[in-house]
Amino acid sequence: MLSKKTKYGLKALCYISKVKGDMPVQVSEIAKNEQIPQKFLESILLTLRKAGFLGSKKGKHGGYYLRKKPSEIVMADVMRILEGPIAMVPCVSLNFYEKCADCPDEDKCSVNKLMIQVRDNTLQVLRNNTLEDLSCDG
Amino acid sequence: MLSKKTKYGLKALCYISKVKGDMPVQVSEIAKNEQIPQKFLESILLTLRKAGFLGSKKGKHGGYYLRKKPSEIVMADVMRILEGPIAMVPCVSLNFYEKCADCPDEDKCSVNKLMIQVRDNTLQVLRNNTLEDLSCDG
DNA sequence: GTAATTCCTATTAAATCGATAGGATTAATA
DNA sequence: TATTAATCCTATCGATTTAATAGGAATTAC
Repeated sequence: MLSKKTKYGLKALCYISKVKGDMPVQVSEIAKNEQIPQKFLESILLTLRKAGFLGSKKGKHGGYYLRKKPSEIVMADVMRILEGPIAMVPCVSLNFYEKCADCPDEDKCSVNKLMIQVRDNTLQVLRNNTLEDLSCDG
Repeated sequence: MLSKKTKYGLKALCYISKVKGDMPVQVSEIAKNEQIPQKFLESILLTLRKAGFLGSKKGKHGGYYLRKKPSEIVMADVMRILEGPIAMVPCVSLNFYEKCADCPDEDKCSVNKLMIQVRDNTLQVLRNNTLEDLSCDG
């Protein structure tokens, strides 16, 4: 299941991408329009800023803005930051690999083989979709 | 993340499928060989039995056996029983559909569109893989 | 009738998730 | 310079889910 954190994060990125003008977008505005708890959204945007997707301006008339072009914001990267590993088991994760404690030999593990296929297919989608592709303006 | 329940369940199905002979396979044997807590495994196999994948025999020399040929046990079906919805959001789930409370119009939802693609690609893998394909004997 | 097994329900412990609280820091502007 | 408005940061809380355990009832082989 996609966490609300990720869902909210994606919606917020969309929202910011479709706002016209040079002014940064305020958390309160996004929260209101997308029906997201404001404090929760604050922490999510902070995460996205630290990951380099967003820039911010503090103080009055502050807010958030995209740091890259929408076409350069790849869904796989966003998902990894917000949701964590894309793979369903750590032993097939490219970026968060961990050996399974209960599995003596990965090459002989049936679950491993299946989950590699799932991972590859999911990755293909998430790598081919950028923020631009999400058609945020309906 | 794949739950341990699902992981254990898949491993158990594999184990049962590779056992030779007519005797049903006992939970204790699977638990020991696959390093799964026995009581936990009991409940998982019970679930798989109720879903029609396994049959059981009670009492002494009892145990579990496959109710279908491995080639007929489709991963998508097993996953739905053990893990729940395959889709990452309820609003794109084929078997567990639910409308999002916070989303006025699904057709205009950017997350929805992305997750439909992910679902379709994941489903393709899980529908094309049966227990037979898992090559359970390493 | 005894031992061995599945079956069933309830409970617990730990982890995760979603959200909230409270203020520190920074910047615009009157 | 004081005020206001925004991000930034850390901590915590409550609810839910997950993983595992407990204890025994029902059933069957011998």
